[in-house]
Amino acid sequence: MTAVGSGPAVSSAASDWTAWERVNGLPALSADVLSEILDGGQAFRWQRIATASGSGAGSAPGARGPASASGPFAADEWLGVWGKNVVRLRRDENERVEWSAPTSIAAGVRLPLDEYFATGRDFATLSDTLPWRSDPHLARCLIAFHGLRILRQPLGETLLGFLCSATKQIVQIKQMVALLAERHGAPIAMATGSFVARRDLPARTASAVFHRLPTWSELAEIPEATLRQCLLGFRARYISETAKVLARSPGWLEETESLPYAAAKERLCSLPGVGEKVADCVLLFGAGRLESFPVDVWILKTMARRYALERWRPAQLAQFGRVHFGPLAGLAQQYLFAWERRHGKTVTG
DNA sequence: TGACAGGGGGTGT
DNA sequence: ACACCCCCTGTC
Repeated sequence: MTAVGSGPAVSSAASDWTAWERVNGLPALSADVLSEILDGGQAFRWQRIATASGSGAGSAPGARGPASASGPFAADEWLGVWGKNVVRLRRDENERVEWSAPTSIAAGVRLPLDEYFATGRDFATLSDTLPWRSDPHLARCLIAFHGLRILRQPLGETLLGFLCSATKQIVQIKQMVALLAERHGAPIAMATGSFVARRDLPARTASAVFHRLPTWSELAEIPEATLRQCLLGFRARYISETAKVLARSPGWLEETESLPYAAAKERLCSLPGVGEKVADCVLLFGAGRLESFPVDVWILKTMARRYALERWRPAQLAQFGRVHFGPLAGLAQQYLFAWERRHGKTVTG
């Protein structure tokens, strides 16, 4: 197994990474909103990375030794992996998003990047169709998180991520997913980088191997007990059994993705470990179905507190959400969710 | 600095 | 309603 940060630094050349280039189709984004998009519970493979001081494009690596060991986090520099793609992101002086990728894979990243960020979708216009004119709370959410958007991730790995999510917070889900990739996913690319492996560890400049997540066929071959060692707990059984179902049904996910929302959701719910909440998250973040309205405990709290819907059951709230927020209920949900993450902790319920 | 509860973005029975 | 798992976080 190839361990991140181990072994000699094969190359410390800045040319490991392509020059920074703007992501066309993304609007100006505050650091907060970019953070909410990347690390707000839609995806689980983005991490803040530290930058070496004072260097330009493609420059994070280069400093030898411990120079960056205690370096500060760059407020909005991120490292992310999805599918076979590895990308760094940052914001320019105009708050526009720029990307850089390992040179070995950069040519293949451009199109997936557009799809992942759904750059063809104008979320400002979509957000404006939400019923904010008659909903003061939603209105202030739209202002506070202007630019928020829904990602379009690969369906299979979205499913895997949300099978890990039961009664877990984002940090813990990210840890499980990172272990699954590191231990069971094929290597994608190698590059030097200044990054943090974990929040509580200092940033290190090192040669790193990036791994994709294991495919469902690959997961089906891994004993449940081995999966469990990725800190999955009781979720290991869900993943193992779902993998067996998917491995013996080629095209199952693709067919599901092509179905109308209700039918797709019903199919997903037939998988072990997938209930309504997980199915809705998978369809929202992994299939672009903006009508999906996942009801979790945060939304339960939000609806109780901001909409005076105390003691409503999840199914009732799902119905309310579809009626009140309309065909983009999932987008509204993401705004509400972002608001509650920012303000909910300090307010007693 | 280290140990110790308590609780966690859900599903299945 | 409660078990399933066990890591993270806050607190002493």
